[in-house]
Amino acid sequence: MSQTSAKSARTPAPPPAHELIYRRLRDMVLFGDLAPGDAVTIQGLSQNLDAGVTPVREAIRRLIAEGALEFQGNRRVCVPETTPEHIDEFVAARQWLDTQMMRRATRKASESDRQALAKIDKALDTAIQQNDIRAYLEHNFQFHQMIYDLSDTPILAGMAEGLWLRFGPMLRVVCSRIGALDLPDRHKEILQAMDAGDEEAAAAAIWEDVTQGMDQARAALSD
Amino acid sequence: MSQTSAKSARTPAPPPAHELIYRRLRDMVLFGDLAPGDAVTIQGLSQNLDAGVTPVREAIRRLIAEGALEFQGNRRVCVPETTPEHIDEFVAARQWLDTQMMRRATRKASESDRQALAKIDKALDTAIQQNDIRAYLEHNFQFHQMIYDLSDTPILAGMAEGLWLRFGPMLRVVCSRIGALDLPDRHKEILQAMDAGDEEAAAAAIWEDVTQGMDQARAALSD
DNA sequence: CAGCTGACAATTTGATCATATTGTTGGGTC
DNA sequence: GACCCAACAATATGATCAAATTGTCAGCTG
Repeated sequence: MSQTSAKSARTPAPPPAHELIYRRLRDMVLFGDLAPGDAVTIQGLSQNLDAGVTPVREAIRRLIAEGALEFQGNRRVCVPETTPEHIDEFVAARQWLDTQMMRRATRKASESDRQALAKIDKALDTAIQQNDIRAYLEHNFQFHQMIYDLSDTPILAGMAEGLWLRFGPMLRVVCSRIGALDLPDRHKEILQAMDAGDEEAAAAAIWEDVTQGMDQARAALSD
Repeated sequence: MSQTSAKSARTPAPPPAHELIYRRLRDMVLFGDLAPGDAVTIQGLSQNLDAGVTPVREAIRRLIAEGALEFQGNRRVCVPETTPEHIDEFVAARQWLDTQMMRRATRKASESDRQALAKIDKALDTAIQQNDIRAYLEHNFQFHQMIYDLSDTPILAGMAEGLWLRFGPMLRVVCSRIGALDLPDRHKEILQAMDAGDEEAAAAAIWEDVTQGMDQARAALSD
């Protein structure tokens, strides 16, 4: 009764519009709805997403700051193209970041954490069986992101997520062109190592996972 | 004569206002004009910097995205406080990033590159002698940033610069409270190793430099 | 037929304004 | 004297608009 606004009684924090737009655009980049080289305009997206110009502008700015989009000098914004040199940097950075966080996650994960992770992996397998690339990419990202969260190292996690944002479009290209979904599943090894509390085995497994994925990207890039 | 605009004949790319504001705010964060915990408001900065509201808003958004500022839930934005756990992440990340890039920079630097680097280091020494903290911080940043540039790994460089942005305010606190400027100068070792083309020596030197600086921060943090 | 020039269209940019939400302060009551 | 409530002030948000800039295309000239 003391609630002043009659709109909705319990809305603790209505997410701002620019935040929502940002997340939608972010997902579009992450899961390959936007291909490398695609041009994006504020007005175009504004109409396409049925949103105001202001939130779209801010979301684009933020994505540019994070490297998910590229400011093409003259006033053109597009999804960046990935070069082989970039891939080398991705590989090196993710090999380090992911193994680092994997060790900590193995140390810190509780029983229910591991179950939740296994559940994501299950959904991932389902997506593979159904050949649903979009779902595969989403669950794969969730899997790794959960490891980042479990490691409880927000700064490293932020760096890693920035990397995902940068090679998201590339991943879609990889998956579209190659079958790429029928490889030895490192995720199972990761789960086993975590259950056993074996940090080094988990780190080795995720190292393989990262390297494997990146090799695919490299192969797809060189046609 | 064919120039349509009479304003200025040869302005290839007039930098947008939000870019300028961003850089000013960035420097303020990077060089300690804003202390950890300081609150920032759009209107306040708008008046303080004598700029429109729109560019300031976008610049703040960008800095939040990069982790240089923090969105405090209720609509308050402030300079993030650094915790000991954060420092641990900084140390680990920079030890890896800086050594990685240092090796490549050593391999790629030309004679004139090394001279330019030495020149920055000279200016840094001057700042130390004059006890000019601001100049010290600026030149120190320039020194490391040039190494990043020389390494020609833009993605890793971006990650490292993001880290600098996050612990910039902390650095100022460190320098203010401790003398901190009279330590064995690793920069000289770095320059020597680069001249000798010794990647590993350069990497070891910068590892020490990073570790040393971070130890200072840790010490300052625990009072 | 090719190259250049001029005008038009599309887009970004930055300011201004209406609105909503939140923190705060002053007054009243128990 | 302490606590609660209401009004106010400050701030962020998002839409709208004017201005400037740039890419593009048609038409003209050599």
